[in-house]
Amino acid sequence: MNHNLSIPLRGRPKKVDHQNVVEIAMYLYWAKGIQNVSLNEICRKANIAKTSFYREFDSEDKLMELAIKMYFDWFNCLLAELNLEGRSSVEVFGMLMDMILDDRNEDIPPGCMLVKMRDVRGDKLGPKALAQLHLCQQQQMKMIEHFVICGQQRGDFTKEISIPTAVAYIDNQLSNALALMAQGAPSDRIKEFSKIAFSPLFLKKETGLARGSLRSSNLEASNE
Amino acid sequence: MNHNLSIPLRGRPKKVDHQNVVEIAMYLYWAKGIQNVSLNEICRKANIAKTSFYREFDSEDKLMELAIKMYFDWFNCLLAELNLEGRSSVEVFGMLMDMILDDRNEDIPPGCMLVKMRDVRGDKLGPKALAQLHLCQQQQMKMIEHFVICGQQRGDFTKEISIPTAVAYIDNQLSNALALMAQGAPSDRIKEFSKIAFSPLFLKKETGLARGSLRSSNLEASNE
DNA sequence: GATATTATATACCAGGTGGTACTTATTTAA
DNA sequence: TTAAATAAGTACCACCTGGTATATAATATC
Repeated sequence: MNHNLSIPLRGRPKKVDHQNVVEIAMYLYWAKGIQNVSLNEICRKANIAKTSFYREFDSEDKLMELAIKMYFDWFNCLLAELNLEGRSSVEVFGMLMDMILDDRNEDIPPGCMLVKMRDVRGDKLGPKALAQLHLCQQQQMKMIEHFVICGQQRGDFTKEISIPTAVAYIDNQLSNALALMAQGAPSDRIKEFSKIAFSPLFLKKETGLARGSLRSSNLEASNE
Repeated sequence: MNHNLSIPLRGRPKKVDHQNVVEIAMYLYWAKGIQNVSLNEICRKANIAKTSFYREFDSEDKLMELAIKMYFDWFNCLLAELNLEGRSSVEVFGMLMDMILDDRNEDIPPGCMLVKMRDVRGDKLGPKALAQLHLCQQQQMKMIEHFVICGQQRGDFTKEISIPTAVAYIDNQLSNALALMAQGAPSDRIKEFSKIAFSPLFLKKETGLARGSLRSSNLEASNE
């Protein structure tokens, strides 16, 4: 039960459950947005005194860092369960979308904690939270890159778009979908949007090159 | 100079410049996000006492409403100057994108004030601000709908997607672009994204139907 | 029991928020 | 000159924030 592996041999036994506090913080940050949650509120919800908090964690920044990490670990667990390896690009990103939109019981707040943090002004997050956030985002991009490269090698993902652009585009569209979800948009609508947004990326194996071509780009406005 | 048209015949002449205060509020809300601007800060920047503010405006909510309205009026002025009427869909949405990304001097904060407000938690905005925000968003959707319908009639906009879906999709992608911009993404990158995201919507006049077809939808994942 | 050790709880800090009495300054009309 | 009207300025309210000094409660060892 005790988080501290260095068991104190004497002294008053501690009440605060380290992991539990991080978890409570994570859910609050996730549900309300990190900037709308105060440390006082977390302590209230976790039923501990603020002094006890500061004994266990050295700052609010540290708590945010841990909460972000816990969220990201949870997300990666879900991801691993999907068994995306070896599937077609359409399947991979379709299943990703479904996971994001469907696989949620009532305990889980809508949207993505990391996405919600993207628009948070820098001065609200401490250096540790900021660093952890960037680390998670980089890992996420790498994951997407992996599937893009696999798709190109399999031949069901367009090569008309450079890999960095495709990766960033997918990342952005997934973020966008999650932001929509957090705003309360119905998931069928979000899926419709994703179908349209992802359609230029995938190739049908049969035809081979007809679809997903952006050669003669369509959005060619006045000045470019 | 005086905003009040009902000129007070006697009494101390007022110092507060109604329009100026709204303008200052608008810029602050726009630049920092409405939830990161306090009434105290606005009064400080406008160089008026809080009591003077409350004499002129009846609440912070009211000020927000006026600031949102001022922003939206400004935006519509820019829009009108573009002379979009009669142009092709590619031109219309390309020029819209360019306006959003390019036509900004240093005085204008990045991103869109309305878009930034979409992710603001409801309890931070008063009823008046909320109502004004919804009104602006509805008008924006109507504007987009107009161009979609024109495009379909001209034949350069896909009919494979229902009008409400297309309108909502475009609105969402424009919002997305503006959010990216507010995050500091370079505009070339945002334009690349928009090209991809909008490519399924436009038809080339020559071919007539090859492009923009979503008949055999590409994102067909496991369960649907 | 005394003491060292550890954790908790109370009360507080300075600084911020939206909002408001109350006093003071400046004007016109009587 | 006096009175009425209007606005500005000062000081305050209760409540919130992140963070802390200090007293107290609970444990193990001596």
